Amino acid sequence: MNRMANAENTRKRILDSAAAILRHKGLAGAKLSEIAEGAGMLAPSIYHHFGSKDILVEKVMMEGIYNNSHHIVARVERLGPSATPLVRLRTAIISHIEFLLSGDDYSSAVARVFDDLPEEMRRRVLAAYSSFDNYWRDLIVAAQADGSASKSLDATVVRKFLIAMLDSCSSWYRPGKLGPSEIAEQAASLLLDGFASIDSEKT
Amino acid sequence: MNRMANAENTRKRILDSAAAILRHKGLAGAKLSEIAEGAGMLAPSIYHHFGSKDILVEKVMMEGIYNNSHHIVARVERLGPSATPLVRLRTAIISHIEFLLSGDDYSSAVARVFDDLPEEMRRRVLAAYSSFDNYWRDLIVAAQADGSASKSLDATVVRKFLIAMLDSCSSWYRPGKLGPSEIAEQAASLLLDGFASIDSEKT
DNA sequence: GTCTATAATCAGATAGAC
DNA sequence: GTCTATCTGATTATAGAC
Repeated sequence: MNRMANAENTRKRILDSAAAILRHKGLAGAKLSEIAEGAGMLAPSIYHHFGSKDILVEKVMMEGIYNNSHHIVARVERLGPSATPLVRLRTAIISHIEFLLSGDDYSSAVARVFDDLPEEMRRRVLAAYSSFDNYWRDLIVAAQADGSASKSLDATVVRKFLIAMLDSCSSWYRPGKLGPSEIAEQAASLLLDGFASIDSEKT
Repeated sequence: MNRMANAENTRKRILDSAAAILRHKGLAGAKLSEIAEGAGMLAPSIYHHFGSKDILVEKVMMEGIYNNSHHIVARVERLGPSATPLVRLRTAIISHIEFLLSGDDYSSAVARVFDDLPEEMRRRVLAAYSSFDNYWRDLIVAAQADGSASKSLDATVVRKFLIAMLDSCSSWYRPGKLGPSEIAEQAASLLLDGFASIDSEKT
């Protein structure tokens, strides 16, 4: 069991390193040698743990999707059955951004390199993503059915725009005056209430 | 002048081919040999017109930014001085999407490969983009100052989210039930009015 | 201006010692 | 399980004929 634990540890170090480098440098920019360096070894040693760079990258993608979707679904479902569709959607938006900005390299790596994946891998990753995608779609459709969201907007278009917007923040966010929670709140407010909504009166 | 016109024509063919391939395959996926093929020649011939792949890519980026920004600024300024800040912002949103979905390979290429550009080139491209970025910022700030948009949203955050959302559509849009104009309208409605806005009554 | 070599480089992958 | 050494293949880029 000690041996197995160590083997798993090494695999994890390689995956972590790959996720971090994929996130920051993209697919072509992520050299095996650099991934290995981040894991404290040399490039050929990676092949003892993963059959190829593609296999390693695909594992990172799958973990990123799994972690992200489970985090969000758990947060939304914890609201319980009394939560309105709009509250559920708002919670999902906020969770998604907070998760991305919490520094999870895996989900940021997905957002960064997905478009560059080789055709076949992209299909598989997309398939793994689809249940998560459906979850978003259900949140959106439920809010429309409920009467709390605009039915004149196409649910698919809303989902595409919404996810693109949320995913983008890992590429431009830098810690500063606004923290992850504030960004998340602003995203929810922008998407749900719109930029043209007038603030409630002050003074 | 005939010679010059032909030389310019060839340059243009190479640039067009590069833009189309960069858009669809990303930076690493855009092989010089394929770009050349699209321009009706072989790879080494490109070097008669451009010093390197990087120089060619940078030209595509610069043209993409130039075309896109001039198109949008022209459409907005054509509204005249009587247009409210909110109308100007809405017009910019709609123009941006319509321009992207009109099939302009250059601006789509920018959205696709910007993050993967080598450090120095990205700085230069970003600098060229900055005046356009400022234009968006001004539109956003003007709507807030005018009282027609929420002051509780951070102008920078709104700009980042807004541009990410708009740029995304060239990667997922496929001609179908909804055309470019409808997508553009939905984007403007989603960003300005929000998803949670209730439709005006019908029946 | 475009071509046919071909060089130069670099990254992913393999072989085999330890 | 990790290393050194090496192979392979792909791609940018150059040299020089036409």
